[in-house]
Amino acid sequence: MTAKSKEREPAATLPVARVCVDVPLPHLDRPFDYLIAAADDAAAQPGVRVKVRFAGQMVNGFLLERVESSTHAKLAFLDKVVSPERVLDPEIARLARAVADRYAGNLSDVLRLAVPPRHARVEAQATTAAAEEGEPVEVEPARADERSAEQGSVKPGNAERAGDAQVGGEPAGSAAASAISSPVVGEAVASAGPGGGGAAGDSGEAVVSAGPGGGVAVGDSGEAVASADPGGGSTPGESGEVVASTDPHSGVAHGDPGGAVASFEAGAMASAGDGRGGEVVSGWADYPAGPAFLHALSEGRPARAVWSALPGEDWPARIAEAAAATVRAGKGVVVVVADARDLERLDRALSKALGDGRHVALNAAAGPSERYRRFLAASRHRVPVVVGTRAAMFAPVADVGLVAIWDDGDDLHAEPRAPYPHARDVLLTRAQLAGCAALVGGFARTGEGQLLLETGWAKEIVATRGTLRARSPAIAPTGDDPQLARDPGAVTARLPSLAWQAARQALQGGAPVLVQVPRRGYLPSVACAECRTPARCPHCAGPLGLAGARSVPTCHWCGRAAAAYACPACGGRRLRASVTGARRTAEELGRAFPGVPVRTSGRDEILDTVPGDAAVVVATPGAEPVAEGGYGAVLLLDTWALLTRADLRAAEETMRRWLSAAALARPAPAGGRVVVVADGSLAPVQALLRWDPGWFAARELAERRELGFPPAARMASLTGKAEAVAELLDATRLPPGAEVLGPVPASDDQERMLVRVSRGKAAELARALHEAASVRSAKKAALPVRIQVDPAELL
DNA sequence: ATAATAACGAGA
DNA sequence: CTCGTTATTATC
Repeated sequence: MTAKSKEREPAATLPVARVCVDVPLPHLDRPFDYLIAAADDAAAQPGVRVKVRFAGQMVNGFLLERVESSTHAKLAFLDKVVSPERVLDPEIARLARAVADRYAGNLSDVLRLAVPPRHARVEAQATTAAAEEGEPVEVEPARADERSAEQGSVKPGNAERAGDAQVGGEPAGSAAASAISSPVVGEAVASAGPGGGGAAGDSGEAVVSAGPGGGVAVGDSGEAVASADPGGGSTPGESGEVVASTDPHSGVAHGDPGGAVASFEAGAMASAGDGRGGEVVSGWADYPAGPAFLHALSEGRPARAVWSALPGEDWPARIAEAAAATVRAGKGVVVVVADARDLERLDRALSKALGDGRHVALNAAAGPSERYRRFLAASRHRVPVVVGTRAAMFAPVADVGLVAIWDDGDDLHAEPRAPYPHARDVLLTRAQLAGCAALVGGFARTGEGQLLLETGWAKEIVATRGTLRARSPAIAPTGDDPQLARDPGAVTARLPSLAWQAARQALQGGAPVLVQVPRRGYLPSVACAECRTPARCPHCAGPLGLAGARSVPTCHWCGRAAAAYACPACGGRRLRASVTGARRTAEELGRAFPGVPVRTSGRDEILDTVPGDAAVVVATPGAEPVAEGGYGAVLLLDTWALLTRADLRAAEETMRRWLSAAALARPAPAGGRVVVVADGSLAPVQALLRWDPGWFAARELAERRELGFPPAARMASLTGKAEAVAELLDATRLPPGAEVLGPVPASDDQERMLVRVSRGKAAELARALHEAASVRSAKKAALPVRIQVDPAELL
C-alpha cells in the first residue's frame, strides 16, 4: 500500500504506539515505543497484533496503547499491523501485567498464555459471519471445505457439540498435589491505589475493617492478614509493593470490604425479605447464603463466595444458574474447570440454562482453528459466557461480572508454562481488578479458599447441618489392618469386611459400586513406624525422604540430614517408607463379586458416566464416572498411600479425592454408603465422616501457618545448575526476613533452592527475583534458572 | 541479531 | 591526540 518506509508519515494523532514485544528476556519486559504510520492509523488500535523491528529482527508484539509522545529520542516505525483484530482486551492486558508481576514473570509470557495463536482464515471467516449478523450464524457455508478442520460447523456461540467432541481429550485424572498458590488479590489491589497503614495481625483474624484508604479492593486486607510474620506487627501488604512505583512506602491498600461482602449480605437480606425469587434461585436455595449470592449476581454486584457443594450436588447446574443470573445483569462470565470431563458437563448445563449460542467452551482439545474461532466469539463479545479449562482464565468477555472456578484444588489448574500461574489466583486477581463477583467452588475446600474466608475477602456458601444430613451418604471408616495389608495377594487384605458388606448390599440392590484406588507412582515418603505421623524436618519442617534402605532420612527441602529423628507425636525413632498399592484391584474385585460386571476408569480410559445397574466401577482419583442415580456404595481403598505422600498437600489432596468420590454416592436415606479404609481418628477421615471440608481446611491452614507453608507464607523455587542458581540468588535483593532453604538436588545435575517470605513480602520477593533475572539476562547469562512462585509441587 | 557506543591501543 | 579497531551494551 505505501511506498517506501522512508516516506512514511506519522499518524496525525497519538502517533506513538507502546508495544509489548514478544521476547522472553526479563530485562526487556517493558513497553517499547514505535511510531505509527499514517497509513496504519485506523488499524493500529490498542490490543492488535503488530510486527516491529526490534534489535535488528522482526518480532511480533501487541500494541498496548497509543500516546502522544515518547521519552525515547528516535523511534522506529511500526512495521505493520498484523490484523486489525483487537485480540488483547484492555482488561486482559491489565490482568496479564498483574499476573506477570505476581509470578516474577514477563508480560510477553503471560500474553502467550492469554491470547491464542492467530488463525487468519478463521479470522476472515468469522468476520464475514459477523458482518451478516442477525440470526444464529452458520459460519462455514461458503468455505465449509477447508476440511472444515472440525467435525461439523460450529456456530460461533455454540460450544455444545464441540464440547462433546472433546471429551476425554485431556487427562482427567490428577495425581500430584494441587498447586500451592494463594489469592493474589494483593497485587491486584496495586492499582487500587495507596492505602493506609499496615494491617495488623498475622494469624488470620480478618482485618476486614479496612482503613479509610479505601480502594476498591477488599482482598488486600487478606494479604496483609495472611502474612505469617511471627511478630505479627504491621506488614506492608503485597499491594503496597506493587504500588511502589507510585508510592513506595504506602502500606496495604486498604480495601473496601464492604464493597463485595456487605453488598452480598445486603442482597441476602433483600432476598430473604421478598422470600420468592425461587425461579431464579433454584438449587442454590439449599444453602442459606445461596439465594443472596445469586441475587447479588443478578444485580451485577461483586459478591464473592467460597462454596462447599453438598454431596450429590449437580454443580454444573448451580454454576450455570450463577452464570445465567450474571448474564441477566447484562454482564459477562468466565468459568474455569479442571478437565474436559467437567467442561463437558458444565457445557451441557449452560446450554440448558442459557439456550444455544450464549456461551463458548475453550479448551486445548478443540484444535488451533476452532480454538481461535471460539476465542474470537468471546473477544468480539458475541457471547457473554466463556467456560473452559485453565487457558480460559484469560478469556475476554464484555464487562465481566463473575469469575468462577470449580474444584480449585485440582492440580490441573496450575499452568505448567512460565510463569506458572494458577487459575484460581488469576481469576481472583481478575475479580479484584475488574471489581466483579467471584465463586470458588468444590466439594472440598483448599487452604487458599479457607484463607479467602478467614480474611473476609469472600463469604462462605455452605449448607446447614440438617441439609447435609439429608443429602450425605452414610460414611464409615474401617480400620486398615496392617497384618492383612502385608499380604497384597489376598482380596480380603484390601477389602475389609465392612467394605465388602457395603458393596455386596449395594450390588444386591441393583446399584453400582464405586471403588477408588490411588494411582501408583507417588513419591515415597517416610513416616513414623509407630504412629504413622509423617516425618518432617526438625529444621524447616519439610518432608523427610529416604534415599536408600539404610540411608539417613534427609529433608526434601533444605537437604539437611535428620540422623537423630524422633517422632514428635510418639517419640518413636523408627521410620517406614510408604508404598503405593498396586492396581490389580480391579481383577481382584472381579473375583470377589463373581457375576458382577467390573469396569475401570483411569488414566488410559476414562468413563464419564455409568448406568445405574449393579456393577463394580474401579476408578483412580479424578476419573470417577458419575453414576445414574448415584452409587449405592463408594469404597475408598489404599488410603495409606494417599495420606503419606511426600507432598505438602497430601492430606488436603486426599480429602479432595475422597469428597469428590463420596459425593457421587446416593444420600443415606436412599441407601448410599461410603466406606473409607482408614483409621477413623485421622483428621481427614474425621472430616469425611462429618462431611466438613471447612473444618478440615481451617485446620490445614492453621497448621500451615504454624509451619510457614503456603498459602500462609509465600515460597519461590529456583531450579537450575548450581552455579546459575547461586548467581541468581546472589543478584537478588531478598526482602528482609526471607529464608533461603536448600539446596536440594533436582533432576539431572540441577538443583533447587527455596525462598520463603511472609505474605506481606510476597510482591517484593517476586519483584526482586524478576529484577535479578533481568540482571542475569542482560549480561547474557547462559545457564537458565527456572523461577516458580508458589510452585505446584513442594517436596 | 545488529547497531550504537564505549574502550582501547598504535602511530602521529 | 586522533584514528581505527575491538569489546560492550542496549535493543524503541
